[in-house]
Amino acid sequence: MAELDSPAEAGLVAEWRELLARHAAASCALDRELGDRYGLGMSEFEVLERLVEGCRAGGRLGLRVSELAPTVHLSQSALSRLIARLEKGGLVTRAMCESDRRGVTVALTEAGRERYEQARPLHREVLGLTLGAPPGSACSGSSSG
Amino acid sequence: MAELDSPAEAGLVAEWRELLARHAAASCALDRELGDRYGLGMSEFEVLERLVEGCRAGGRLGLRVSELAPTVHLSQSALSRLIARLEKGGLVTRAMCESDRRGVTVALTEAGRERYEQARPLHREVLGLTLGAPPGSACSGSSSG
DNA sequence: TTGCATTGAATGCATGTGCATGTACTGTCC
DNA sequence: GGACAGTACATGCACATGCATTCAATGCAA
Repeated sequence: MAELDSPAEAGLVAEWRELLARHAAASCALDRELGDRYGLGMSEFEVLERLVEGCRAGGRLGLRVSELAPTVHLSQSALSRLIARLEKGGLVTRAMCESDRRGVTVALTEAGRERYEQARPLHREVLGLTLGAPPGSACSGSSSG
Repeated sequence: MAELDSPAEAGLVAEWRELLARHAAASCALDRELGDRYGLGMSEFEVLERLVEGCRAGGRLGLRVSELAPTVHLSQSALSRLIARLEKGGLVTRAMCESDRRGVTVALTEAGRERYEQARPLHREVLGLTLGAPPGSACSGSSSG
């Protein structure tokens, strides 16, 4: 009955718990703040951001779903539905990819770009508060508004 | 139209993305491995672990739900249902708290303690692999079995 | 004691997620 | 050309989660 962790394991567990705490604090705050003020979830903001970056970097109008998938930590189905939500909200458009008609090209709309630009300062602010702050104030508790 | 982040913001974003990647890799691997082999989710394992630690530290038989809540990053309702699942699986018992009959005391059963002890090495192993490994292999991709 | 605000936990409901599968398309081999 | 495996994305389904609410019990005040 091995009841105790080795020092290495204990350090690993400590690291993991801090990671969990930071993730919970930040993601929960982001979801709440971005959701309240801009109607965006954390992952939705991430997708908008990857679209902005991808288009800026490549000078392209849109990205393939399969290009977005590795950058956001979602299953393929969750990403598909997330994009559907964004499209329903008028923030992105989906179009059949010309070169491979199985694929879908996702492009920001003007409204999507604006929403992203509006939300970005708050996103950065929340990150600054939650990543800088000591862990402990997780999701269940109320954080600063 | 502030299109670019300051260096401080860029660092914050980079830190956040790495945290997201590590969290996704580890939590997804834990869910899969613990789920496949022991029928436990990541949070369920965490709750069992807090029960083991809490009982060992305080020499007590069980913990209050309200004591567990701050340690796992779940809402009160999610924790309530998680405990219900554990109880249904025979891993914990719920009993009315004597001193405050609003409260519920959650105690490990023998089966719960055994399941935890069985699962712990795998938990530590997965942490070692995912926290040590370079980020990039997130949930959607398949990790080592 | 009664009355009332507060707390601890459970539940109704809406939603986001992953797995498995379905559908459409591509590329290859014959 | 036709058959078939593989890829890209969407969808059915089950389930875990959070918010709001509900129910029970406590503490306090009159």
